[in-house]
Amino acid sequence: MEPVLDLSRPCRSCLRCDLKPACRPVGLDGLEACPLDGVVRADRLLGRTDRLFRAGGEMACVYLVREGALKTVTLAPDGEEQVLGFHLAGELLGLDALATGRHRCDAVALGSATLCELPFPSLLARAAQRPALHAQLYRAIGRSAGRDQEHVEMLIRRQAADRIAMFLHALLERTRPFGEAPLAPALTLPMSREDIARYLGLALETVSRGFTRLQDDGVIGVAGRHVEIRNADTLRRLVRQG
Amino acid sequence: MEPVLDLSRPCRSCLRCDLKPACRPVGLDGLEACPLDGVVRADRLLGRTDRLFRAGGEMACVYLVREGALKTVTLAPDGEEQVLGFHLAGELLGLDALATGRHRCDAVALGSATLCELPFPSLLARAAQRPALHAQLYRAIGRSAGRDQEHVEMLIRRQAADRIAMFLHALLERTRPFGEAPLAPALTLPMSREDIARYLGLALETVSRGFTRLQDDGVIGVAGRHVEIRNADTLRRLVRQG
DNA sequence: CGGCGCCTTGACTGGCTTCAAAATGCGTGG
DNA sequence: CCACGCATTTTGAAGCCAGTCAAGGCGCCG
Repeated sequence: MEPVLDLSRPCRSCLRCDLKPACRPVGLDGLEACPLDGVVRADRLLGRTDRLFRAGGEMACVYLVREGALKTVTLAPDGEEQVLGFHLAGELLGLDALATGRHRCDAVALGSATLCELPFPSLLARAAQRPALHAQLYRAIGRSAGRDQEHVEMLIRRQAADRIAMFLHALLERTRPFGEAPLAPALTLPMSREDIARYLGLALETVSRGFTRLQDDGVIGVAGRHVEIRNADTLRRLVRQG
Repeated sequence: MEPVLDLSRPCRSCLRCDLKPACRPVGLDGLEACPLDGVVRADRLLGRTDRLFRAGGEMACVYLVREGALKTVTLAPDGEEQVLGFHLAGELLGLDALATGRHRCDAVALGSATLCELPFPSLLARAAQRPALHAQLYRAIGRSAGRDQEHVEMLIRRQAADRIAMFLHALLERTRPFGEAPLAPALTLPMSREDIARYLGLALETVSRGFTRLQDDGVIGVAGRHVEIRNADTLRRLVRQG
């Protein structure tokens, strides 16, 4: 990771970025036409457990993950941490405050992470000049909501094994390099078993057992946080059949 | 319920409507200033089990519930219906298609229902002229996302009793008449036990038992779909303590 | 090399699902 | 208006899945 990021050039995650057509016109020669010039204010650098924003805090910016990953969490009334979502490279972050202007959850870096930072008022002002940007923004919000819906669909499934298979499948889809194979062959999980458990509404031991079970069945290979896909078809079938 | 709705006058649910400031300027003398004049196209009348839109269908409109209630559902791969959300009077509906332009779920009326229908292209065109409308729209989307987040928070709670208490509490908050008592004293559930179960990821028998238990503990009174709040403080405590 | 998270594995318990049947409510047609 | 039939809801009993408690292994960093 570079100590200082060069904002004048698109990075790898820009290829899949939620705001791609609105931001870096990848593939075009110049950057003069970038609708977000002057709006993407500065990069933000986070370390593991650093908080990007906190529940109750005023929403200043919308963020785009460039490198690394974050989780959004709420503190349940009983003190337990609930994981609402994971945010990977290219994904939007910070829209939870859209209704009230104040964040509903904390955003925590799962490791070193860099982000694009878009001051929301500037973004809206720019969108007022360029209607296409509004359309982009709505689409990005829609994708974010779609991920939330997938989360709900996992949680409603009553069998732990189903939830775990769906989680892995969704994560693999999201990390899949743009335009490549139907399913990434391997990935390194940015989050702990406990984070996964609190995301899926399970005990962390259950998640661990679920991974082991998938390995015993020859679907995946697990070594700590490194997961290798051994049988993508079976994984897909597990997700479909429930 | 009137056979034909008078769109020139605000109805009861307009008081809590997700788009209120943008639509009927309730309290003002005239309606000339309504930013949505000409956009709210016509009212839609639905009967029980009628579908407002279906998964895969092209998104034409955004809807606002005037009377009645709807549920949004997906068909799980195993054929089971999953309930993603309930939409009460004044709430927005149809934003699930924001990302792709195609709906991700079905919307089903839980009983007779009437809706305001806002063709999305017209809405965006009008918003381009009136920036404040965009702001309204973002807020409405944010509220919708906030309800989804509450849903996730219920589902992550592992005890069935917690989920049921939270569900009741949230529903009471949402049906509470504008500016009135902290919690509605009673309500008639628009959805069946099975719908609630598929919304909470539980078996319908578990939901029924949960209601009975709350009644035995003196928290609520249950008679079929009619629920009366006997001890609002206890209900709130259940929600907070988990 | 030692300590400390993190992950895995095992045994046991409890809560939820499942299966089953009875009761209640509701709309329809006689 | 009442009787019937169907859908919905309640209640009961039994079995299983997942949570809890506990211990051991692994890898990482100091």
